[in-house]
Amino acid sequence: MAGKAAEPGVIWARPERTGRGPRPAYTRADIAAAAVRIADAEGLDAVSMRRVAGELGCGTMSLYNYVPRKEDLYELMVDAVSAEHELWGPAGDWRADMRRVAQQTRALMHRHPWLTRLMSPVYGFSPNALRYLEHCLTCLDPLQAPYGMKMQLVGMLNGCVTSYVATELAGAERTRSLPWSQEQENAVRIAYFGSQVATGAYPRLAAAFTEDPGPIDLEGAFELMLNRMLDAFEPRD
Amino acid sequence: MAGKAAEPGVIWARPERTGRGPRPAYTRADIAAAAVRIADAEGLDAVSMRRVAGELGCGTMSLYNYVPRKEDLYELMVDAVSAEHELWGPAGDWRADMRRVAQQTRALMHRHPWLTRLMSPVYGFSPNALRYLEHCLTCLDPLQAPYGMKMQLVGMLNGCVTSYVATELAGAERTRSLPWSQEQENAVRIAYFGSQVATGAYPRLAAAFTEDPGPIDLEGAFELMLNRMLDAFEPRD
DNA sequence: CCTAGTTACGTACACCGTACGTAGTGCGCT
DNA sequence: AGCGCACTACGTACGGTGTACGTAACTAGG
Repeated sequence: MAGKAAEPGVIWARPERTGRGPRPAYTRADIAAAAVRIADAEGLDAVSMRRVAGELGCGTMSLYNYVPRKEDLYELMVDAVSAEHELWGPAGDWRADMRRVAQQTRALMHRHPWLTRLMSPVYGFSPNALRYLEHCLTCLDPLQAPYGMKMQLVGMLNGCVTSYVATELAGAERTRSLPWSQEQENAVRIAYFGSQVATGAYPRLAAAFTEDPGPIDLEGAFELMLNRMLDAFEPRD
Repeated sequence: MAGKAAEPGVIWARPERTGRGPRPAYTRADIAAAAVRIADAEGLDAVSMRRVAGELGCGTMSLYNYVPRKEDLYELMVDAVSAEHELWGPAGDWRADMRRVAQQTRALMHRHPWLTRLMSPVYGFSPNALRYLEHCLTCLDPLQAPYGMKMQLVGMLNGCVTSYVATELAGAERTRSLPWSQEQENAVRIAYFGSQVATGAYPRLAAAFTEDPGPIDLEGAFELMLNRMLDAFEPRD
């Protein structure tokens, strides 16, 4: 008799170890690390229960003792990499601090390209997510504003960074499971785009396409977007 | 002999009908509509090749004559609902026009809650996406700025709207495939959140949680965020 | 007319998440 | 001390997925 009926529950609310029974062979950290290792090396789609169990060296179904649903495995992964966030003692310049936070988030997502796909608002309650949130609010202490607005700032910042990095990575993570290269895919897409623009139906798009882009500077563009966004929260008189 | 080797290709670049052979029984629009119908009614996870084929009334593998990979089916779906974007003749107030664009995007995503999950930068080249982009650029004609910046504005706007709506919908789409209700799930998560905050480790989070939120006005909050964002692109002197 | 390229679709394969049953293990309670 | 229960471990099995491939019917171009 084992069949525990499926029930709603956050994985963080279950204790990792209860008194009874043999001691678990793996910790949650072990499992998360294994899953992250696979996702980093072979892409998110390579992360399956069987694969993770294999990486750990245990039977597939044993994993379910630790992780009730695959969804929870994802949650573990997001929390695990969230621990990479550096939490410093803010110096008093909230704009500079938030810029640094955003830069780190971006770097994190570059290190773990699958993160943008898993970034869901529902995962916002994991231990490391809470720590991260508290840190952001600490950075925002000098900003004279209600917490509601600060939360909005953090949410908007995260949203924008996520979507920005998702655009940056675009096919990179996507084409990992495909049999052809990202360059090939891009070439085909751009060719189609060019053919459409050439019809003359999209004059402004055409102009945008042929406009001299100036020196391409991804870092600079990101910094610029950040500044714009933070400007929006500067208290007005 | 049928096995066409997998090759990179945008679905929009393939002609819908070539001269030879029997005339196809369905149009791309038919297929997209069927998939959208299923996703709207039963959630994105219910959209499988078999299910769509069933909805159309044809064999599963026949679908692959129209749609080389499932990924392309997704692309069809996004393009199909993108057609719902109303494209009006801009009156000359770019801020007002962009606000309207954003409002419509939000409404669209509420009508099709699966959209936030499929919103990928790679789908930005579909016919209706191009039309939409051109429309945005037209709205931005009065804004004195290089196209590069305008593209950035549109991208940032879309990113923010997407992440905002994703937060709004949070569990709604997610819990469709789960055996318990969203309320149950939320209750459990909030309970855990409360227990963590009660430890005292997150003083600012605690304060934010207990702060009087004032009258809750989702529409207003969205409008506010929009204005903040547009402010950021107002030309400075 | 012929034939090459297309549509249609059944079968089959590898893989997925996971329900369930069974066996072994060690803590907590009586 | 020892019973019993909660836990770990894991094999098997089921219903689902995307899709490769083979075959038969069909139709427009040469």
